[in-house]
Amino acid sequence: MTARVRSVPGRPVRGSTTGRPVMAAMDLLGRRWTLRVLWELRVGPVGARALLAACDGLSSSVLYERLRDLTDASLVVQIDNGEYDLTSLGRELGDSLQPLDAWARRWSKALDR
Amino acid sequence: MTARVRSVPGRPVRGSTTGRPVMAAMDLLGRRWTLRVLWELRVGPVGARALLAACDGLSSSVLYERLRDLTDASLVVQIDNGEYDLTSLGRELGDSLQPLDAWARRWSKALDR
DNA sequence: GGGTGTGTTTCGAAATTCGAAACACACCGT
DNA sequence: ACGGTGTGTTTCGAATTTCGAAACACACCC
Repeated sequence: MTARVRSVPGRPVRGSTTGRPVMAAMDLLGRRWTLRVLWELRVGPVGARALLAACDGLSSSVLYERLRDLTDASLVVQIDNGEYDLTSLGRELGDSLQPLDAWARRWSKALDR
Repeated sequence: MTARVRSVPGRPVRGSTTGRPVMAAMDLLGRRWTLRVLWELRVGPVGARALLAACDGLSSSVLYERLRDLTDASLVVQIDNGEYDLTSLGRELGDSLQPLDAWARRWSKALDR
């Protein structure tokens, strides 16, 4: 087993010894499925099994690793009924990722289909 | 060797059989260092070795894989002198990633350090 | 030629991710 | 009490991705 690396700003992060906040963010979001899980949570609290169903190809082992990552980063919390929900910080991140959707549409159109 | 998976909208993508543009984007950006390389390219054309220097911990093999990914996606081009540059599409993506920087600062502050 | 500066590829080792199975614990109807 | 079903969760070997260092290829210049 390998020690899990916490991605939080302020301390050295994979790929940046400076710990610049945006570097920590990119380290976190650059792990597979992180972006997608965040995206799926924007609609409101979602259960783990529902997340698995929504993300075709995501394995449970990785999902729980990501949920831990995001929880460590204070972006996600598990609520009383067991479902996962964004914190206000996590919701802000989701919002700042919003432009990505519009861009992706332009991208798709530009690639001509 | 394994066939490289192109991440472009319109055709099925890892994690989404629908090929929704934003899913393709998240598949692409969810690969390690993709986000970071894009980020470093925002300042203007950068050479491969400079990218390696800027991204501490990035290995050349992965860098060139990412540059191919981004080139396939029409987000990056290699210019005459060998350096890499964002296409207009890539620049738009960089712009839509802009809010991430501001968010990361708030995140850092909220985590109190 | 011999240096130095590029971009680039190779390949074995290490780390991450997959995938399926199983575990634990509720709840519900009989 | 007993299944059955629905959760969240862990385990672990296999497959894939990433690392890391070395080398290659090709310029340019002294």
